Amino acid sequence: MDQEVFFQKFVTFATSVHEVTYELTKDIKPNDITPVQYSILEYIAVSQPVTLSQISDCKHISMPNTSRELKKLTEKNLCEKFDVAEDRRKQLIRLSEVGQAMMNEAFHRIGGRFLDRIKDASAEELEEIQRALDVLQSKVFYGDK
Amino acid sequence: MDQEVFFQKFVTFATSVHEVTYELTKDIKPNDITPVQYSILEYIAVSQPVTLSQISDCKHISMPNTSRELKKLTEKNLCEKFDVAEDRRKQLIRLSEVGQAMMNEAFHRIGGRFLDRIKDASAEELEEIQRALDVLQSKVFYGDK
DNA sequence: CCCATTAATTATCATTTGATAACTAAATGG
DNA sequence: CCATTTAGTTATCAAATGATAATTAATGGG
Repeated sequence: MDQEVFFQKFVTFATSVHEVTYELTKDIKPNDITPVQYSILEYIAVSQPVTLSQISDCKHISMPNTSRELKKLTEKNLCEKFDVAEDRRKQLIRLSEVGQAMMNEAFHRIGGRFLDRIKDASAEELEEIQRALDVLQSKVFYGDK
Repeated sequence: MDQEVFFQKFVTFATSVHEVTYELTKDIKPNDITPVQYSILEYIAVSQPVTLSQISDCKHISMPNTSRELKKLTEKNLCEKFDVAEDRRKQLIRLSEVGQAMMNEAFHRIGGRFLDRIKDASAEELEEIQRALDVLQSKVFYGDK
């Protein structure tokens, strides 16, 4: 198949993924935190404990801005900072109990929407979907560094 | 397989897709337009001609804000508005020649990065990738309305 | 023909986000 | 030890984005 067509297919696919993740996650975020703050919390939830630098790198937010947003999140008691014994410049960040509960709730609702989305798939189809996820993850959407 | 694990796999996958599209498109946008403006241009490029309402719906930007951004893009000569004979409230929007050239260039560069990303895949693997894209597109990342 | 709806515009305001400079403190490596 | 690098903070500013209200004009259904 033509490279042009292949690329076209990829673009359509990526657009669909973005749209579906938008649908799955819309109206999930509590009103008292901003979109960027919510995305930081999602990242912490999945990768905790993390350092400020990791958040900055992974979310593509500058250190000063990451520091600022994290300070707000800490003031809202959604996450906590812990000193690292080996390197006292660093801080490890975790969700607080409240923050964890909030994100559990959020993921639970998103998970429900996701299951609803695939509810019509048979067991064989689910197998097929999983293999497809593995293929694309390893051959197209891999991270290189 | 467990639903929890399945969902977990989905989350990881969606995250990878977002990260890879970020990598493919970073530093592509010209400096004289904002991120939102660029994303609007991408949408117009792929779907033209489109109405203002379509842009508003698909990009999840309110009508007033869509109108404002589109006005700026028109002033920069990147797109053009045409009246619709059948319904004089509507306007169809297309890229201007300059805008089209800009987006062609952008897509060309992104396409190059994409091809580089899959350059090590064999012909059979490319077939496999394509089938995987089709499977996921139809069974997971479909749009419903 | 009137009323409700749709499409788009303009103006305005608040908030969020991004960018930069200047700083402290700790580690690391010759 | 001293210089450099790393980790994070604070302050400040500008720009981008989001939200709302009020308006115009055209359409479409009873």
